Amino acid sequence: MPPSSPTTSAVAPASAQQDRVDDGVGRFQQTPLAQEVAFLTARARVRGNALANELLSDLDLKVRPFAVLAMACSGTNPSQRELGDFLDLDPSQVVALVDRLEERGVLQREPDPRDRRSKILTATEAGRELYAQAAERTHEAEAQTLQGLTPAERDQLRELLIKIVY
Amino acid sequence: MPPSSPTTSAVAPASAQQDRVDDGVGRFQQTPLAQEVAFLTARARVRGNALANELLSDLDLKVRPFAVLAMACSGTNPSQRELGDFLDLDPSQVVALVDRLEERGVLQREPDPRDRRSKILTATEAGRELYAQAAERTHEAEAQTLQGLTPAERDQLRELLIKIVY
DNA sequence: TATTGTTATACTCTATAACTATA
DNA sequence: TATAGTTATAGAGTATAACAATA
Repeated sequence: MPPSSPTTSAVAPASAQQDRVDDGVGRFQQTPLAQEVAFLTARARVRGNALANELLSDLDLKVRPFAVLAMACSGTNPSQRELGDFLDLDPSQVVALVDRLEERGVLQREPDPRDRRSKILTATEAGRELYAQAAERTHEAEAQTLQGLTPAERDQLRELLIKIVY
Repeated sequence: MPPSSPTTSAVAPASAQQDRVDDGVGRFQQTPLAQEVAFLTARARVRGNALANELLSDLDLKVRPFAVLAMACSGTNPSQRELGDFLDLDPSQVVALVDRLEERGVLQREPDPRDRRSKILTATEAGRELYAQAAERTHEAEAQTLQGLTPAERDQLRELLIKIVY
């Protein structure tokens, strides 16, 4: 099956095609390291991150600010601390990320009436529009990353990852 | 099934137990972001990396130098460039990592007789001993990371990751 | 002319500690 | 006394460009 016709695709720059992954170092694939799940997830994450950043670049977004925006758009009204816990981000990193997104007008800090120390993150209308566009890109990135798997295998992978990660 | 008794365990410091992962932000698990494979692999990688680094710390190793050492011990005689390609490392990062490991006496740079520009990495006897100890730790880390999965599921996960990563 | 390894450099990401305002 | 957010700062990790030796 030729990997040339993306299915769920909305946007697909030519440069982002990763038809088959092979660095010419295939002789290393049988080493013990190359069989470790930790190594494989690290590699998947590097590849996936790079592709997603590339597809998000025309929106002036990267994966991390996208994740913050996504949480602000989720309807769960996270505080900055909750968001940091969930995304494995330092409180100071959260501040920097939220600063930039707030300046850009895509999200807001709102005081939590029940605890005035904490600030609730919510998206603006512009933020929801940006998120909609960005989510298209990340879904495209995921489709490309998982193109070697059947739909059933994709669900399997997702379920297995959810089990080890939560 | 209680997740309290590690099975394949060799070494298990009390501080490294991660019996159940829950940040108290479980209400975010139903958001779209939390279902993305890219997000899940990123999270798995952060968690796995932290645990592996912790278990390797008494050997004065971290995940990245461990990976370099593992390749030097693999019998595949990689050049620095090949190693960088395979491990997603910049040539300059490879230099820094190899420098430290060579000073430590666990690996060597040897000139490639067929191309005197490139340098082949091989482990010393001390390097192989260090690797043996370190591999115990990383296997323990993997066992803890995957403790929520059955053996069959672990193999499934590995096979799925291999498909998307190579 | 291109490539391997090296060096120097800058940039980004991440981690730490101290401060403020609230609790 | 403890916690949420902020600030400043430093450290680690990553990326870039230029160079020497070799192909």
